[in-house]
Amino acid sequence: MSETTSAPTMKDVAREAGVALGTVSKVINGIPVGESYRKRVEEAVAKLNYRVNSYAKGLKTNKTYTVAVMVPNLVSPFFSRLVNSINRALASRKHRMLLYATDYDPAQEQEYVILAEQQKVDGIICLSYNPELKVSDNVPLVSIDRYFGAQIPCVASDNYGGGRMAAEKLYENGCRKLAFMRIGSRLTNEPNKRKDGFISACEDLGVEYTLKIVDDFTPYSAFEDFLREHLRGGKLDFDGIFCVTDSLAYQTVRSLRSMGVRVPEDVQIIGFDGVRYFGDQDLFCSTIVQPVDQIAETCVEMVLEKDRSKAPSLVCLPVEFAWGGTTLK
Amino acid sequence: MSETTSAPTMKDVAREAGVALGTVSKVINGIPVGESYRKRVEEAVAKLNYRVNSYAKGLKTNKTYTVAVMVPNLVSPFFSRLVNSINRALASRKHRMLLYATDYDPAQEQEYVILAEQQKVDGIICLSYNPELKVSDNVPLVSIDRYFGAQIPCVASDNYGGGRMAAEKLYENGCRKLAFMRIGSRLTNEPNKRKDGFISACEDLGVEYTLKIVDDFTPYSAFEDFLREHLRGGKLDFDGIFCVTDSLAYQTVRSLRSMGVRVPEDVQIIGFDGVRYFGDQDLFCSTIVQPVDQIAETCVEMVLEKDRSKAPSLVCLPVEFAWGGTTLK
DNA sequence: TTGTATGCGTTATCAT
DNA sequence: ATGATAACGCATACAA
Repeated sequence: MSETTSAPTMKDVAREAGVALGTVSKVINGIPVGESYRKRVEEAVAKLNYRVNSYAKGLKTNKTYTVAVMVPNLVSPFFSRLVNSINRALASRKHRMLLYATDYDPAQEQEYVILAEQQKVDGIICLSYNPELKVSDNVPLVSIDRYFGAQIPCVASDNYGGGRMAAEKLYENGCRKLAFMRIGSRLTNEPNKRKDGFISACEDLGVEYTLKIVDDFTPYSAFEDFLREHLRGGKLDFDGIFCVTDSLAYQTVRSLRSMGVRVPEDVQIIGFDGVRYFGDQDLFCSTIVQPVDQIAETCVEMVLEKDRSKAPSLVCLPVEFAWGGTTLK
Repeated sequence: MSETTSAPTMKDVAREAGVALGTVSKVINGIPVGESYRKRVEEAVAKLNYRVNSYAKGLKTNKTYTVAVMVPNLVSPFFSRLVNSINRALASRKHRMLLYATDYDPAQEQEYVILAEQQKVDGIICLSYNPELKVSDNVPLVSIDRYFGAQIPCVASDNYGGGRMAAEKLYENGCRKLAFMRIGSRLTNEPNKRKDGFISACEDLGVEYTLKIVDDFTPYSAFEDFLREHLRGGKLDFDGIFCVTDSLAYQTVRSLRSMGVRVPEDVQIIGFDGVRYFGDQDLFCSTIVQPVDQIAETCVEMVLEKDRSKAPSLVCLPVEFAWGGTTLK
């Protein structure tokens, strides 16, 4: 009979099976051992419902099979879809995921990195808004959407290409007076390239364009004011708008319709992200779809890669256009 | 000068500060120590950028400050909002969150429980679809929405009350021929009480009602067929519909409008959950809002509570109605 | 092939 | 108040 109510250890298993400690360890780790021994150990394990203590194991092996993931929050559908995919990618590689929501707070981000380091995670995947994030260099870090410098690999969509694609699609659909609307961090990050690509395509096509760019946390009404300013006699100055995210595109469509402007007949709108109603139903709008699964796979692959010397400093993954009702096609 | 590139340990700090190991430990853990000693240790910690190894600490103390959270996925907005709130609740209590997405797969759920046990988590919070989930009883488990029996605390919204509330609200708004539509698990779980509450209120009010209930994974078209069957001469047999989730309500509104039925003029619709566009914008429909933050707080509070003897076996938290455009008010 | 002993980085119990 | 030392549960090099 056992003594206490606490979880059984290898020692308990060894005693139960009548073998030595080392033998149990070997069986657990799949190292060859005499058939009769293996059987006895396995029986004892089953009988005691023994579970390896990964804390003891991690302490010994310095491998925790745990990766920390940091995102601003989980309510934004793009972030939650991303985390969902990362979770899958980690699970398929037998790794656990430690999740931190930072709420866009640089101080919390820094604090969480410290927590992750204490936890001796095998790596960190983050979508950070802290340009000065400090990470000790003995833990591999992969960044999503923010380029921290050549020594820290960054994974992102092809934002520039996506911006171009949006402009080209609108042009193809007959639009000749375009606008780009963005709300976002003033910090340089990859998504900012959506604008650059958009502008570049507009100039190549020789098409007129207007930009409306405001900082994070600016209320949406700023865009509504902008639209209203460009509304003359029930007609908008633009016939095509590229919005930096689906969220903004959705709000824009709402505003315009409430102003009596028809979408997509009078003005066509393209968003960015490719998120869906309830995660798996319709698109919110015509959009440039980010390859979320591929981003997740790439991040996980890179963060678990032992040889960090061959890591690229930036990986841009291909996006595609998807029709969601706010463009003619 | 240090020797290797691996992370510094307490020993390194002790050597650097010229004090004994135990002294360093005390400083780290805030146990009183001579002022001059404390200062020297703190300097050494800063200089070496020392981080406690929580694996070693956990091994000693049997406390990991980690809670495992299991949900089917993160793309469904209700689940992701829930996980977001749980994450906050844990963070405010200085706990980490280990996240597992189970994809509704009972086998994966069981596997993850084993992983969590190995990880020696301080507790598990799960929203499980595995009625036979086995958890060793030395790790506290709190269940969301599924009642596993008196010994496992379950936290849920007041689903019954919410069902009543939906029927009453529709009645108040003038509806006299109601319908309830549900897609969901055949397994008994708390959300099934939405139907019971709905029926109970209908009978109290003496109002006619129809039920359309199908199993999980039934395609939505089953509901569309149902609606079409009840459409006679452009007029629906019902003037009020309660849908088991906002997701179903949203699809229903779409179907009805495409059939030429006006919402809310001809038929009023109420969903359940209270999720929002992009996590923080408008509601998708008029709905019974689940108190997600409160559910999260309650789960965390209960899972971290040391004295498990006083845990209630079921906690139902109050819901409220919110207008989202698919009812008259 | 199997058993024994040491140490991973901490905390906690001792003497000092 | 401070410094030495024994665990915690496991992996592993080494001895049998």
